[in-house]
Amino acid sequence: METKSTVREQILDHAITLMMLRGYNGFSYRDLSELVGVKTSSIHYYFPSKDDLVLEAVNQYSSEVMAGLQSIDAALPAGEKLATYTRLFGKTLGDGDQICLCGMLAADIESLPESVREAVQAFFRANESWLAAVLAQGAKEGTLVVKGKPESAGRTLFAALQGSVLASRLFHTKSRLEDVEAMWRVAH
Amino acid sequence: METKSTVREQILDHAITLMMLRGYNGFSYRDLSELVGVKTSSIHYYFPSKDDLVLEAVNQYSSEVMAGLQSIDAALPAGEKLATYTRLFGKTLGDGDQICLCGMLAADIESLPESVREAVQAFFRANESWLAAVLAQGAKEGTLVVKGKPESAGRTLFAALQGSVLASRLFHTKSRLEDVEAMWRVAH
DNA sequence: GTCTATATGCCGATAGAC
DNA sequence: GTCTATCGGCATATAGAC
Repeated sequence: METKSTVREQILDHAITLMMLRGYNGFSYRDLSELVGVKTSSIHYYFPSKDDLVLEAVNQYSSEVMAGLQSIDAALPAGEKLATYTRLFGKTLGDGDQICLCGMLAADIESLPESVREAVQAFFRANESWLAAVLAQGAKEGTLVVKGKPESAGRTLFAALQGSVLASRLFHTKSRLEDVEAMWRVAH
Repeated sequence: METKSTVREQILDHAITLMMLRGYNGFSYRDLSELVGVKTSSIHYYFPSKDDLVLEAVNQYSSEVMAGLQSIDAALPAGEKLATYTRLFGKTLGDGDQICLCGMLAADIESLPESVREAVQAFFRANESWLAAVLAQGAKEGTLVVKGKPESAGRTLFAALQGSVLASRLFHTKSRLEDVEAMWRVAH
């Protein structure tokens, strides 16, 4: 029983990919039209305005990432959780030319409506607090370094990861994510 | 003796400000035209193509930042150097709606020519190695925390600062930069 | 140097046939 | 649902007068 994706799903998936590549102002309904194989007017049928499309893209992307986080075994040591998270984060790079959708939209935020800002903020908060919990666990285990409150540390770690994918793409390298992870690890 | 800026300088300054707000694909010659008070064709006289304009904008921005770095007294303790750097970085936020030009262009990099990528890379490298030197000094003094090589630590710190201005703007707050700085500081 | 005028093309969006 | 056709607007860029 093959489950082929609907036109609507294809539009959303390609919109996410294109925005991770070029950002909100760097893709068009025409781009999507050519990728999906329908006319631009058909895209307007599913997503009346570009803002509607972006908002749904963020929501789908967030759901996928949240599902990825929940799939990480809660019984794991903190160090392995962080390693898994870093690896997942590195996968957003794709062929090396993409960054996190919400990191990209944070850069484009001044061109976007308030509804999108709130959705992107929610994504940031969810990741930051997930990382804060992992850091708190690691501090208790003595495996991760946490200076100050775990909440501050979680925000800093997430920022470092966002900045690192940006730099990884800029320099066509992959190694910068691991540098970040190592920084929060207790020296052997 | 007042030194009024030339049209060319005004164009470049407004281009930098606009890009720090909305990015490469989010501003136009028309925007500049209205801000400076000349027609778009006059802007093309100074900067034949938009890519020319962006490249010169990056170069001017880099020069300004480099001058800011050189103005930091080399005799200062590492902790104070880092504090000054963080404060300078926070000033890029402007009225709270701007991010670092080169962080923004790193997000837009897949829409830009190779010449701009190289200029943005040079900016990243200069900042990363400046921070690496400060961290090395701080490690010697016992005032800053450095795990692993100073080069890796410098890259991670710079990434964290880039990610933090992004988040600061997203959440309309200013406090995230100091969280980052505190993370590299040796606990009292 | 700055202007008017224009070229050419893409943009998001809508109306209405099928 | 998908199409054709089209709208009004804005994009970068250029030609040529002054």
